[in-house]
Amino acid sequence: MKRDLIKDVLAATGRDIPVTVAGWVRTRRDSKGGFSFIELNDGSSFGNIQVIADEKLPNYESEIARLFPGGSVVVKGTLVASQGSGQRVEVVADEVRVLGFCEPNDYPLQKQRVSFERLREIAHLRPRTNTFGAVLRVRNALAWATHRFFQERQFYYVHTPIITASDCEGAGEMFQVTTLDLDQLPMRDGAVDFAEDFFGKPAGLTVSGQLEGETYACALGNIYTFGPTFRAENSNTRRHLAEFWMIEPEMAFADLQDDADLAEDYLRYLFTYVLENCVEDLAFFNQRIEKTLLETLTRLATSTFKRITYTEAVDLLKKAPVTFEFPVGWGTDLQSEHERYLTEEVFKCPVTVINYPREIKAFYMRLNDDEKTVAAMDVLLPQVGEIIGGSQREDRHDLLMQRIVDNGLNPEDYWWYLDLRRFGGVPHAGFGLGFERIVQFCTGMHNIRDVIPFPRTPKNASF
RNA sequence: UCCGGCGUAGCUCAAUGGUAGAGCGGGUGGCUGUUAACCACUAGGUCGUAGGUUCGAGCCCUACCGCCGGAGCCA
Repeated sequence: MKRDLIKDVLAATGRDIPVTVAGWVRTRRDSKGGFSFIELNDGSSFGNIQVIADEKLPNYESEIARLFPGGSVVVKGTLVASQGSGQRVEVVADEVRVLGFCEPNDYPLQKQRVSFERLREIAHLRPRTNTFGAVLRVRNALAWATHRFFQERQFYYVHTPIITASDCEGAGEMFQVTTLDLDQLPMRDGAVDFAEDFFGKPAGLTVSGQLEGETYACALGNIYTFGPTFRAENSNTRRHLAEFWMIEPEMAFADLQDDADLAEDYLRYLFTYVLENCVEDLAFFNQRIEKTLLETLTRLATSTFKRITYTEAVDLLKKAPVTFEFPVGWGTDLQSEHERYLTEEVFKCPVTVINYPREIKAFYMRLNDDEKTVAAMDVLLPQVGEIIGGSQREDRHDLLMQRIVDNGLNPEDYWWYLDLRRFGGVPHAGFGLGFERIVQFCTGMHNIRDVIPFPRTPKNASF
């Protein structure tokens, strides 16, 4: 069907021109002047087009008067300057063809406030609301901006595997993937015989593409992944999903400072991009969801993020004139309340914390010269918390081997990962960014379940 | 998984242990270039589930289910 996007119609400068728009009715108001106002939305923009449907239209009584929120129509008409005050233009209909009626008694989205909790139960209809339409458009813009950012900098997009049978990812609980009959498991010596399974050994859904990403960075220079990630943690918070999307760049010939620079450049790029390309949607979020959103994004788009070492962070927290629920001490991980204090109270901006104690970080992070800390970094955002976790990777074969052993891991499981250090190893670094968390931050949406179309969380995989 | 809160009309929420209510949405009528429209009338309920206490439970107790917030784990 040839149609005009409502976004383009609303922005059109011409008048008295023929247009065809198609979409879903948001609301209908009747005038006793002998016509109805129909507000139509097709998802192309936040705003609706107002359609004037005269009672002289042949299907006015039989169909147009029966249009309620949710009904779908195609309207052929003329774009004119609006006589009313709420909108610049409107469409005077020559024809309103109803594609699908929508019974108001059954349709859950009426002209009323519906809670986000309720909308999660009707996730197939919630994209028709103002909020979720805006979320999707911002999410789309952030995805597009991500590819643009890395492509402009000559990073290659690498597709790392979703299913992985390597036992060595180590980040969080894995979902198991199997074709075995769970009611009749093949047993051998008292244990499940995975030789019978599809891959001949236990397999799971990826919890990170990093290790595979490193192999491509150590051949092609700079790469990034952008794909689904799965964590079978029983996490019930507003910042966790069991299935989420993660962006993981990896740079060869790079150290931790390069890594932190990239992370900050990337975040600023995203903020700038949505500010320039999602004006209407962000204005809505700023008005209805988070009053400081535009001010915050605008400030951060050009700001330098605070960068401090873990040791400095601990000193700051020890001197803090507030009492924390959890004690602060060098050698323990920073608690949420500590991170929030740093970003929201001390610096009031994103904070990159670097050089954590080796004991609390992953085995693959590069040991610093002090031999007490590793070249790790976390980027913390106000409200959202940890959005990026990254590091310079341990590129010295013997030290990596030692770290693997010290962590109680089996070096044989990491033979190919160790090979990268045997054959022309180079310093390299990268990070992982939780895509939904950046969507949360850029929309001000409070719950991560409302920034992904169909959230998967413990006890919930509907739709 | 732990701590706290919540579950009542299609939706958002009220209701000292004593006859279940309002607003929005729907229907009918009125009014209007309207725009969260407005005014009047009207229909609409197994109070999350299962037990228990009580003369009597939406309200008190127990268990379970689900949702929300915080924590942990992390992105």
